[in-house]
This record gives sequence, C-alpha cells and structure tokens, in this order.
Amino acid sequence: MTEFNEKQLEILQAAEQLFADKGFDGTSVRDIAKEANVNIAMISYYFGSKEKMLEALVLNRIADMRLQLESLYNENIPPFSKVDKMVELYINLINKNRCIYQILHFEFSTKKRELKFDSFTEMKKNNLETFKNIIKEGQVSGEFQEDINVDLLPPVIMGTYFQFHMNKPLYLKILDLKTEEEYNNYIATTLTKHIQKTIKAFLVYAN
Amino acid sequence: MTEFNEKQLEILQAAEQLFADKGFDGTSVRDIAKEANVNIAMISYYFGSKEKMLEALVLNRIADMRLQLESLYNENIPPFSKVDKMVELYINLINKNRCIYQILHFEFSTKKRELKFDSFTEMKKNNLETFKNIIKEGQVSGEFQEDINVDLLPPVIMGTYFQFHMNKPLYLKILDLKTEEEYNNYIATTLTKHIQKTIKAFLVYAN
DNA sequence: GTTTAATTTAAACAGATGTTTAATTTTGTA
DNA sequence: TACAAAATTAAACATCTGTTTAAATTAAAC
Repeated sequence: MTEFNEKQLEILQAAEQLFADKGFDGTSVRDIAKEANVNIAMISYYFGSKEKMLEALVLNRIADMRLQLESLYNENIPPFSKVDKMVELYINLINKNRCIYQILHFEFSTKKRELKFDSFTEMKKNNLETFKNIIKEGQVSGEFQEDINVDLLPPVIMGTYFQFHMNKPLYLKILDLKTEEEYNNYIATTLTKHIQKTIKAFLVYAN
Repeated sequence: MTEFNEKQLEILQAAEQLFADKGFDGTSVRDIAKEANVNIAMISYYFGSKEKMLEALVLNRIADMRLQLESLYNENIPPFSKVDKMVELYINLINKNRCIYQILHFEFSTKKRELKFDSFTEMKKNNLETFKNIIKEGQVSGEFQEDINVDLLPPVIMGTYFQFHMNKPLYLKILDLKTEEEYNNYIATTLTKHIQKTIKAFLVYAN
C-alpha cells in the first residue's frame, strides 16, 4: 500500500463521490478531473488508468475502515451491551463509509470488472469471527440461545441499514423527515435501536 | 402501459440481463442488440432511446411483480403462520426478480437518471399496508408486542436477502455451497427460515 | 545558478457511444 | 397481383470515451 500525496487524495475523494453518485461507468475521467480541479491527464499520470484508480480507491478506503474497526471488541461488558455496542459501531462505520460501500456493492454484484476484493472479503471474515466470539460469550452465560447461525447476522444488520438507505426518498416521506440532519438522526437513533432490538430478539428467541 | 410484441420482449429480456450484469452505463446498445439478435437501430425504432427502453423495462417488470403479489394476504390462518407465509412469498418474489431489483437499486441510489419510480414506490407502500394489517391481527390476538415499528420490517427482510446475495461469493465459500442449485436451495430453506425467525422474534420481543 | 526530475498542460489519438438516415426487405391488405 | 405500411438493414453521424504525447512549467538537488 503506497501513500498518496494531497493531489492524489483530492482526486480519489472526487472520484469516490462521483462513482457513488453516478457509478463507475457513468462517470468520465473528465468529470473527475473537473471536480478535483486537475488536468485530465493527471489520472493516468498518477494512477495509470481509470480502472486502476478505482482499485487504489477501494484499497485505500478498506484500509481506512479496518483501522476504524480495530478497537471493536475488547471491553468487559455484558453480552447484551456488547451486541448493542457492536451493532452501533457497525452502523456508524457503514454510515460514515456510505460512498465506498455503494461503489463496492455495485462492483461486487456486477460482472463487469475484476477487482481484487480479497481485503474486503477478509475484513468481512474478521468481523464474522468477532461476532462469533461475542455470541459465544452470551451462550456461555446462558443468555443467548444455542442454535444461532452467526453467518447470517451481518446480512441482517447491514442489509437493514442499506435497504433503508436505498429507499431514502420513500422513508423521508413516510417518516416525515424534513432535513438531512433529521434523516441522519433517525439512523443514529431509531434505526440503530431497531436493528439492535432485532438482533437481540433473534438471539433469545426459542423456536 | 402498452403491450409489447415478441421482438420487443426479447430485447427487454436481453437488456434486463445485461443491465443487471454490467449496469446501464456499462451496457451498450450494441451489446443488447447482439444478445437479442436484432439490429442496433431496432432499439431506437421500438423504444425511442436506450433510456426510454430502461423505463419501459422497469414499468413492465414492476407491473409483473404487482400481479405476482396480488394473492398475498387473504387466507384465514394464525398470525405467526401468516408472517411466515408473507416472508416466504416476499423472498420468493425478489429472488425471482433479482435482475430488475439489481437494476432498480442502482438507479434508486444513484443520481444519474431521473426515472419514474412512482409505481415502485406505490408497490412498496402497498406492501407496507399489508404488513401493518398482518401485524395488527397478531397484536389483537395478543401474540405480538404492541410497540412495533412496521415501517422498518421490510428493510429487515429484503435487506437480509440482498446483503446475502450481494456477498454470494463469500457465502458460497463459507457455507461450502458447490452448485447454483445448492445456493438457491439454501436461500429457499435456511435463509428464508432465518428471516422468518428474525421477524417473529422481533414481534414478540419485550424491550 | 545550473541541471535534473517531477508536475502540469493543451492537443491529439483511436475507438466506442447513442442515434439517425435512407435504402431494402418483409408483411398485411384490397 | 399491386399497393401501403411495418420491419429490418448497413452505413454514417456527431459526440464522448480513456489514454497518450510532447511541450511547458515548477520543484528539488547539487
């Protein structure tokens, strides 16, 4: 992983926003150059190509997220609180990194380009391990049920968030949220609590 | 809503697959024409433009889904069974219509094009109403908790499914699913049950 | 201050893009 | 069969695409 200078970071930031807004194929290098206030040629000059720049962007942002995740789970608190905290941290993380997730989701589900997703996959596997440990603690203490399929918990958390966010226009109307602030606040409070409750309910539910 | 002839339907089908695989901007009219075995000019001839064709595709598929959803909720069965059935029907529907959902999700979350999503939004609102009715029944019978935020239930169901499907490569590995059949079977059984359990757990969970 | 390397630029490049044209073929109708 | 409408075609179109070039400018090193 190379370090980037200021200009490169500026380009990456412009690209991230544009790719998230209009997709990789829907964004031209001229769009990016304009947004970043640099000459078109700088993209090839710094990153080699548009596609390689996407790769650099993805790797850079994933590395960032990994750092943000590192402090995740070392406190000595009860299992239920730990689940709450974990969910909150998770929502916070993906909410902060909306853009790159939007990009990654598209790249992940389309067959257009072949990107190196190893670090992304590995991050997910790591998170899964953390989850398993937390659940285990709750099972040992007898608070959680025994037959829990932990593999399917992250999809519940992330999926709920993204499905909500994907239907943002609909929910703005339904929930009468008038500003961006109100929307973000709803995510940080009501939606987060909803997901926490969902997970906790699942963990104690007897079939 | 106009009816389409066979050739038009063939074009739409090819476009649906390609848009889902490579995105709208990642697919050229030449790609579509080739896949549908028609001349490039036929797309403009029949639909006016590439973008108008996308609109026609979306409207057509949403109309389809609405038909599939109509039989949803009229049986006289207990609330828990009704929830199970609803979830199963839901998963089935979006699983069958993966492609158009993939397309819609991208269009919905990007700011590139302005599509008429009214019918999509209305479908979602309708489904929400159905949900509310089902939950109400369970609350009247005393089986479900009173303070349920029904608005956030569809995101749980759909989100979980999509997050799972989005990470298909990861889950194929983790769950050791070797064929497409095994994958689809996992969705129809284990994943569906997981979501059903999640929703039911949520409905009875006391804070 | 001179030389070398790194950065930045406008212009040009070849190829792909969506759409239109005008001619041709097929189909339906009387 | 004769005619009109619809369908289909290859070619041309203007524009946009990502990338490269070669010259100009700036920064760094000696």
